[in-house]
Amino acid sequence: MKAQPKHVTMKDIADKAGVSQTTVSRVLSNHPSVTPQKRREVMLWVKKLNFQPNYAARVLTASKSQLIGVMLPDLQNPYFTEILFHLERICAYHGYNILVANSNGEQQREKSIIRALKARQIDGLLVGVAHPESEIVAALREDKSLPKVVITQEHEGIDCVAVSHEAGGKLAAEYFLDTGVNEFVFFGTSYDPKFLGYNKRLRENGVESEKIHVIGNEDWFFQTKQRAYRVLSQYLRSEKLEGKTGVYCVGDIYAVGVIQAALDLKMRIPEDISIVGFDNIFICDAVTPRLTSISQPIEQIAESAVDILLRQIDSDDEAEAEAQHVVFQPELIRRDT
Amino acid sequence: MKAQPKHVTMKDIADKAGVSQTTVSRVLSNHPSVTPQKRREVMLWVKKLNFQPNYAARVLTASKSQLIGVMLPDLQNPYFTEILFHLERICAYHGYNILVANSNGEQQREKSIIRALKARQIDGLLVGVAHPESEIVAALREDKSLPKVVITQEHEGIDCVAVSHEAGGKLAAEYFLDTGVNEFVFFGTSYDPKFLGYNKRLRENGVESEKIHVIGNEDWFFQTKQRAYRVLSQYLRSEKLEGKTGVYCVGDIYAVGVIQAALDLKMRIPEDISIVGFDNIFICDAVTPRLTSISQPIEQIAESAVDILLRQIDSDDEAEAEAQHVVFQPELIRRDT
DNA sequence: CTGTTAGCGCCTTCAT
DNA sequence: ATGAAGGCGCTAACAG
Repeated sequence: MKAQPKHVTMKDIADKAGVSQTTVSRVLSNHPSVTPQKRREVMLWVKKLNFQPNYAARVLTASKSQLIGVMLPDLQNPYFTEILFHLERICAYHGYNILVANSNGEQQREKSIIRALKARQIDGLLVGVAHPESEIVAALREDKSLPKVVITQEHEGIDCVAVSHEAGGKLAAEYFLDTGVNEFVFFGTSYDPKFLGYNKRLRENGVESEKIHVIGNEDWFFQTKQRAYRVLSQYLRSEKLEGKTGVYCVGDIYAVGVIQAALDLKMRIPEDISIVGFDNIFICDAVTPRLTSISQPIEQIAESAVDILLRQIDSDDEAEAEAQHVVFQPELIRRDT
Repeated sequence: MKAQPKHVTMKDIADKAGVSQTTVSRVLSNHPSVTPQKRREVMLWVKKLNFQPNYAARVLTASKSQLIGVMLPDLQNPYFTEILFHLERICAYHGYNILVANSNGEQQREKSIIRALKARQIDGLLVGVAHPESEIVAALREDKSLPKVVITQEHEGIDCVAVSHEAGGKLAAEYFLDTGVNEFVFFGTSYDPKFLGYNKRLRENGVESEKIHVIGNEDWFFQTKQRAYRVLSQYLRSEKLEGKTGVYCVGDIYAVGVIQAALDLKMRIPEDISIVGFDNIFICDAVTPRLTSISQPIEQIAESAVDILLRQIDSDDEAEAEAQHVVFQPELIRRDT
């Protein structure tokens, strides 16, 4: 049994090719000043020995890792995995690899993940923040040395790209108002901008606050839709709601649970109960009845986020520019609920 | 404007604490022989300067990166993202970060991804192979220096963990046989073990081969379900199938497209057409009618895969042990289709 | 155009 | 128990 195959290094191929290790380095980084002659010789051995540069070493000297950290709050939610899909694709296109971590919405984990990613020398970070008031945002804001972009939510003083949650809320409100809803339920937390816009528009249109209900709390996030199902069916059974009720949800997956709950309660959709989701993920038209939802231009968000991040990475830090906010306008995709 | 904050190094804290850098290293790696006195002093500065070890350097010397590469064929398929969710969770638990890449089912990409990941000094690789006969598998098999586990498919001579696709095919066949299906469609490719088991069991039960149809080709993989929808509606319209037809699909997402196609064609489910998916992902009971599917113990697969991988990593390579195959038995989850 | 010389930040003998 | 020295593989001046 021969010893460990060991990693082939530049020195090895330098020896074989009869040149200095520096020359090898030059060839590999496409430095112009190298004789075509030697260049060929070097490449020959590179192929022959199947040389692969050791990134760890490269990172150490160049202090540039070509690594981007991606921290998401809920890898079980298709919304985030759709984003992840695009982020990976775009980063790969630009020659970056991604380190992905799931914070699971826990602030403690968010912190430790960021520590770890920084230790890995990531060139930049893409973060999907969980809670609107997560203190991780403050920490990131202070950390001038790390290029970063927050996706999916807007936060002061930090670059971010997202859809306007507030505008989304308004769309939901208008939809319900248009379709004769009488009781307005929001499935989420009361401090969520998705609710704020909703509530505002509703109140502007004379809806009394007793008709606006928020059912939800932190627990809901990152729970399967089973939970949404349970919470809602219980709610619908216990409360006495008059007339047509509208349920607007923070995310499509929860809305799916709501649909099932309504169906099981023998309510007619959308005659008795109207449902609006958020994100407009593929599941919307996989379910029956097809879910009406507020769309987010996921691909554009991903593109824009990577774009801004790379710009930050390439700039000479010093900039200290204004935080950049890219906000897309959501759209209501009317389906059958 | 002060200069770059620069990365705090062990040397920095060594200076501050008045000890050698070696001692700092010892403290951080919990080496026993260090005076509690000095240890405390060092830790003090570690906190104070918010020191974070530079992984690149650590990797360079220790040639151990605590990085695991995860290459998946289709990040748009919830099946793979569910696996990813678990893989991330388990790896994180063991102190590993993951580098994820989407091969998109393209062999060319598979190769370049693996090159890149190896250059990053990953300690191990978890691969979801796309095509059963991908040549990447052969390449991996030869590469003794990289610990690796193939998930989701079985391959000779290489560690892997998966559900038995063939057994799954048999379950589908039996289900159709039980429920009076007369025409047996498989939505996938004919060399897929998922089909092989299906076909075998069908033939064993006297089904004539003219009654067994394979519709599909490579194109299907990694296409949205819209494609499945189109292909199937066209097929159902053009072919004249007698009696109840059963459609068994390689994956649940395609099955969802099939359901919609059937519905749009005014076929009754499951009276006229019966549908069976594969993977049993969450979407199965989100759709109406709820999709009957063949389950894969995703979480167990992930656990088992990481487990085996870590074992490989920790072993002294020399082993050269038999390839280890962990094969779970699938189960038919009967729902409404 | 090419080779030599220093490190990058950390870990690991080897002395002390 | 501690420190000094060497090296991991590569890049980046600096000389020729």
